[in-house]
Amino acid sequence: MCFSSLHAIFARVFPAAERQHVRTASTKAFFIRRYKMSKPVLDEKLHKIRHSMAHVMAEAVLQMFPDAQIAIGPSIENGFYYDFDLPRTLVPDDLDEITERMKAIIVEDKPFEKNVVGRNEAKKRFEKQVYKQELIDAIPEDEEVSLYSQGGFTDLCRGPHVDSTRELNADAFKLLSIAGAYWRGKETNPMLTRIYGTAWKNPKELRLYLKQLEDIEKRDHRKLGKELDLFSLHEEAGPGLVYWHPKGSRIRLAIEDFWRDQHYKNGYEMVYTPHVGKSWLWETSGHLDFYKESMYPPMEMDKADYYAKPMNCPFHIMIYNNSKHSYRDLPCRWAELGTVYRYEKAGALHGLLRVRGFTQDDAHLICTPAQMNDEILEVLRFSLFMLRSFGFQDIQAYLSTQPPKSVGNKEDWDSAIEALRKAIEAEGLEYEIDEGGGAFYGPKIDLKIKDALGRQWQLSTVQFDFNLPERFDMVFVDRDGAEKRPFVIHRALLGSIERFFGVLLEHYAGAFPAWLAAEQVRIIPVAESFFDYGEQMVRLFKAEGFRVAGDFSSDRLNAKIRNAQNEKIPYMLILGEKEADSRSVAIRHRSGKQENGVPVEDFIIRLKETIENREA
RNA sequence: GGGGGUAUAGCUCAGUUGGCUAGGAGCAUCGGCUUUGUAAGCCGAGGGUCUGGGGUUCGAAUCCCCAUACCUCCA
Repeated sequence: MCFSSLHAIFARVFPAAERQHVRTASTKAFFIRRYKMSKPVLDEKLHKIRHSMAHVMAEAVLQMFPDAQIAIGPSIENGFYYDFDLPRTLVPDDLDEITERMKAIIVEDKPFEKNVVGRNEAKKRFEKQVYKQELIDAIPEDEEVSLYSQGGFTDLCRGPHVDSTRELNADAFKLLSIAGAYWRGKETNPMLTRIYGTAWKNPKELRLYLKQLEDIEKRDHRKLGKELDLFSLHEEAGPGLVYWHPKGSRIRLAIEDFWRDQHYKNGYEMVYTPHVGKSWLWETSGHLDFYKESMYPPMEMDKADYYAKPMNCPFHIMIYNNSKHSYRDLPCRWAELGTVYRYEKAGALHGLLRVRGFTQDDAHLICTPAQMNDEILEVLRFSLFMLRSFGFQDIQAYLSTQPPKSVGNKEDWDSAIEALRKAIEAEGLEYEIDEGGGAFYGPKIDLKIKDALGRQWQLSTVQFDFNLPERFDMVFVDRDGAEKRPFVIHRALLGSIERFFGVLLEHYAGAFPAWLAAEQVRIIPVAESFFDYGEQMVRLFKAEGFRVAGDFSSDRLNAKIRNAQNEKIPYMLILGEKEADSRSVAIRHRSGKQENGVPVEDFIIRLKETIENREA
C-alpha cells in the first residue's frame, strides 16, 4: 500500500465510528467543507452587514494600532471576525474601546466604495501589509482585484457590502471574544489575533441571539453534570477520563440496558474483549503504522509491548478467526460496549464530548457479499430506531464515497456504496453525498441528529471495511467449498456512551424522561407523622422496580419540593393524612402539574406504561 | 500542540492601589430545635498550604517567572 498521507487519512476517518466531534464553529465549518452541505438559505442582507462590520472593526483597530497587519475578515454564521497581527496582545477591555470606535464610524455614514484595480496597484496600495500581499498573489489571473473603502479605510475584498455604514445598526452588534488563529489555518504559520463579533439587523435580533447563547450555557453538560451530581473529571488522576457518580451511572445503565435489550432483539450477540493487546495485534491491523499518535504509549511486559486499545475491531476479528466459519454461520453481528483509550491533544479535551477514555457502542457485522444489502438496510433501520427512541426525530444522513487513494476493488466499493444509498432511500432519509469523502478502507454513512436547540451532532456511523479482512486474512467457507473473503462493517449507533450522554444531557437540559431519570419518584411526606407511610411507599415502589427515594429529612415541605424540583425528578409523591388514610398519592409532576388522590396501584400502572413507552 | 483568559471552602463567588491572623458570604455538610400540604423554617458548629514551585518585597491570595489543569479559539 502506498498512500501519500495515509496517516492523515487514517486519523481523519478510521472507524469514523469513533471520531468525536465537538460542537464549535470550526466543526461546523469542517462539516460544511467536508459534506458540501447545501448552503443554508443565506440572508444576503445579513451577510453584507456582517462583512461590512468586519471592515468597520478593522478600521477601528487600525485607529488604535496604525502599524497593525490585517489579514482576513469574513462574515460567518451569526457574525464576523477579523484577524490581526498586533504589536501587543489584546485584553478583554480593549473590546470596549474598539466597540466605541466602531459605533463612531457607523454613525459617520460613510459610503462603501468599490474599486477594481490592477494587481500591481493593489500590491502598492498594501505595501506594508504582508498578509494582503500574499492574498493578492493568490488571486487567480483571470479574476479581478477589487478594493472596498469606507472613509479612510481600504481593504482588499471581493465584497459585497452595504452601501453605507448608515445601514449598520450601532446597537445591533457585539464583540464577543479574542482568540488566537493561525494565518490561513496552518499550524506552522504565525498566530494572529482574531476578534469575533456578532451582528444583526436590529437590536431585537441581537438580544434574541444573546439570549440563545445564554440558553446554551445553561444547558452545558459540564454544568448540569456538576449540579445534578452525575459525573466528574479529575486532573490529578488524569485529564479526559470520566468518573461516573451513582446518579450518572443509573442513567447510563438505563441507556445500556435498553441498548443491550434491543441488540438481542435485533439479532446481535454480545462479546467482551480485553482492554490491551500486544503489538502483534496492532501491527496486523495497521494501527501502529497509521494511528500510533492517537494511541497511549506501550506498556512493556515480558519483553513485549502492550497497548491500550483505541478501537475494538481487531479483537472482534480475533474471535471470528478463532474458528472456521461456514457461509451458514453468517452474518455475525457482534456488539460490545467497548471502552477504548485515545491520546487526544490537551487543547482538544472538552467535558464528556471529547475525552481520552470512552465507551463505544460498537458492533461489527461480518457477512457474505450476498448478505450485504440486507445487513445495511437492517443496521440503518436499527440506528434510526435507536436515535428516535432517545427523542431525536430530526435525522440527516451523509454518504461518503471512494477517495482517490483507497484499498479494495472498484466493484466492491461500488456495490457497497449502492447498498448504502439504497438503504438511505428506503428509509426515506434526507441525505447528502460527500464524493470521495470515505475512508481509504471503505464507504460509510453518518447520521446526524438535531437536538432541542437545533444543533447538529453526529452520532451513528455505518462503515465498510475492505482493509481489515485482508490484513487478518478473514475467510468463510462458501457453498461451493471455497474459502472466500467476508465483508466487515463497523457501526456505532450512539457513537460513544460518554459523548452521547453529554448530548442527551444538553438535549433534555437535565430533565430526563422517566425511563432514563436517575430517580423517577421522590416520596415526600408532609410531616414526620407520615414517615411510616412514606417508607412503606418507598419499599413498594422499589419492589415494583422503580428508581425511588424518600425525603425523610427535617426540611419543611416547601424545601423538599424545591430540592426535588432542582434535581429534576419527574414525579414527586406528596403524602399526608388524606393519602395515608386512602392509600393514595398526591402527584406533583416536574412540570408543576398536580393530581390529588390517585390510588397507589393506579399510579404504579400508569408509571409502568410511561416508562415502557419511553414517554417524556 | 499553539494564542489568549482563568485558578480563593464540596459548589457559586467577594476579597479595593501589596498591609495585621483570609475575624470572608451564600449554598452544601454536621449538631440542636422546629415541621400537616406544593420552589428555601430557626440557631449553632466544622471546613482553606488562596492550584503547585520559584522570585520581587520589610510584607504577596494580590506583582513577576515556570509548571499543571480548566475555559475559549486555532489546528
